[in-house]
Amino acid sequence: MVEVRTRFAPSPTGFQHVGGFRTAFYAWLLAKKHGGKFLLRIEDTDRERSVPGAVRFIIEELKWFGIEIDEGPSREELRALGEDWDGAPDLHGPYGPYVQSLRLPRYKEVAEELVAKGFAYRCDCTPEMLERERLEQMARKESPGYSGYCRTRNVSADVPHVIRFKMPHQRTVSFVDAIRGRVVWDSIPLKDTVLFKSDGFPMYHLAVVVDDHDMKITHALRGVEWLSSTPIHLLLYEALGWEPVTFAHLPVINGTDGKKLSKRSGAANSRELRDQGYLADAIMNFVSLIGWAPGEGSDQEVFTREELISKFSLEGVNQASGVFDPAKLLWMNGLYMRNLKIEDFVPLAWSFVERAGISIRKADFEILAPHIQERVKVLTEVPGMVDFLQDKPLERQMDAMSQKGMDIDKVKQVLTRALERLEELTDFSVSEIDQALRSVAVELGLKPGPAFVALRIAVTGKTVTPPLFESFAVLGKDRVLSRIRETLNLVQGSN
RNA sequence: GUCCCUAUCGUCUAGCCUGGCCUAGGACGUCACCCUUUCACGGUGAAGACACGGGUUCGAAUCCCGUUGGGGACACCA
Repeated sequence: MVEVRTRFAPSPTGFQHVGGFRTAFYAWLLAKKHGGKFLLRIEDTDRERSVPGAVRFIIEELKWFGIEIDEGPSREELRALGEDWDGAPDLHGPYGPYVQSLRLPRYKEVAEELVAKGFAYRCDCTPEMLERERLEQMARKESPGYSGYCRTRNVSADVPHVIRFKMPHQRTVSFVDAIRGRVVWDSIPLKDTVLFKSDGFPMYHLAVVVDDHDMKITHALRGVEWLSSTPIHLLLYEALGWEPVTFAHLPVINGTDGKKLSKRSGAANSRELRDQGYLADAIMNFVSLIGWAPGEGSDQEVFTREELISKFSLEGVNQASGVFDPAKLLWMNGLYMRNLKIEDFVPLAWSFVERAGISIRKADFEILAPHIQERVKVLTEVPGMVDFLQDKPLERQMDAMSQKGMDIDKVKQVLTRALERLEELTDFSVSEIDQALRSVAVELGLKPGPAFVALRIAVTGKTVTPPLFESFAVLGKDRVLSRIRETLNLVQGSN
């Protein structure tokens, strides 16, 4: 059995969105399932489009998702890229470098080999000539592409030139995609595409084939947008006499609008999701489900990491594109949030409280934490649940004070009676508060619900809060009483 | 223009390969009710889909052909 080796090979041209990371998840899942290796390779063959920080972003996000990279760029390679930071990993592997811009000689070597064997040729056509040719073809409604002008011109290696692949004019090419089955191109006219640029960098087509072969990749997972250029890769493998990898072309993930994922679609990238209070495991679980399902009649959709690894398969990957539905992610995040151990939830939630600039005592927060945990779906909702603990003047939702059969008089009665009862308490505990407040409702012939609304607003300012008695207990007798008095004055004044 | 991929509830999907168990199952969302100190959780229920047209067959969501819709590729981008 050959070891399964997969790779995530992003080009550092910007910040990956969750769709990009799904490709990484699947590749990682596949490798882990078979006890193989997952590698990270940086495809930076387009110098113009490389953006600083993109590599760091990718590595840090993979780490956040808990995806360990078995082979990848070393610290030194990262430094050569201008990507070095505290805590940068120092990855290694037997087939490095894992950064394409550091592998230039190898691509050159292969390109020259192709020329020597007659599979490729040098071309010194200028961009202007190419552009004119393309325009003419478009005008004649022909499919655009290089005519092959330099095929027989024996362009010298001394002048600036590119190296083009001499594609067969008529060929039937086919392969078996791990997700889509057999795909056939029947006698299509293929154009002589550039393999090696005049700036000394390879084109993607050359680089992937060479690297996947050199790094002994067994399965290449990539987006469907690559499906159309697979014949080029297949032909390259053939010319080089190499065994092609198994290709798996993944369906795309669209936004709710059906268009490509973007900031607008509410999906954005994992970093933003993290800032919005989403959990890595929830995102990973959710995103994995766009385009994959366990099949075999299984309804399961909440998976531990281990289950994901054992149940994942390329056969279970869908062929049709999917939509990223933020509403379902929100639900799933809430689920993961509630499943968190309280000791894991507290520090996470507390960091969001601090970030929101809410200054309260951590001990108070911890008391309420279990109640908060079960009612928030994202971490960003946490601050709003505890900000009433601050010693700041409350902005009360007075208009919501009297609802469901309550009127201003009832409100006053509730507040007055509650004040009396609460004052009597020597032990300001949850159970005591509970008793006291319930008796108030009973005495006034009110249902607890509407009656407590008034108290809730009086003391916390809002209609939605953690449970009342717990909140009161944490706040302490003094603050609760004074807030009720304050409200009473307000109500009195409005009369 | 040429080629390739694709098509089940609003969304993610099961079922399709190996036709009958499908009056098409689950989940999110929506709505209603229940639980309930608000909210959330939880529970119960409802509405909601095989793109269309032909064929093959006793029988098709499932197989075949076509149409339409959606996506992608055809660069010295990836």
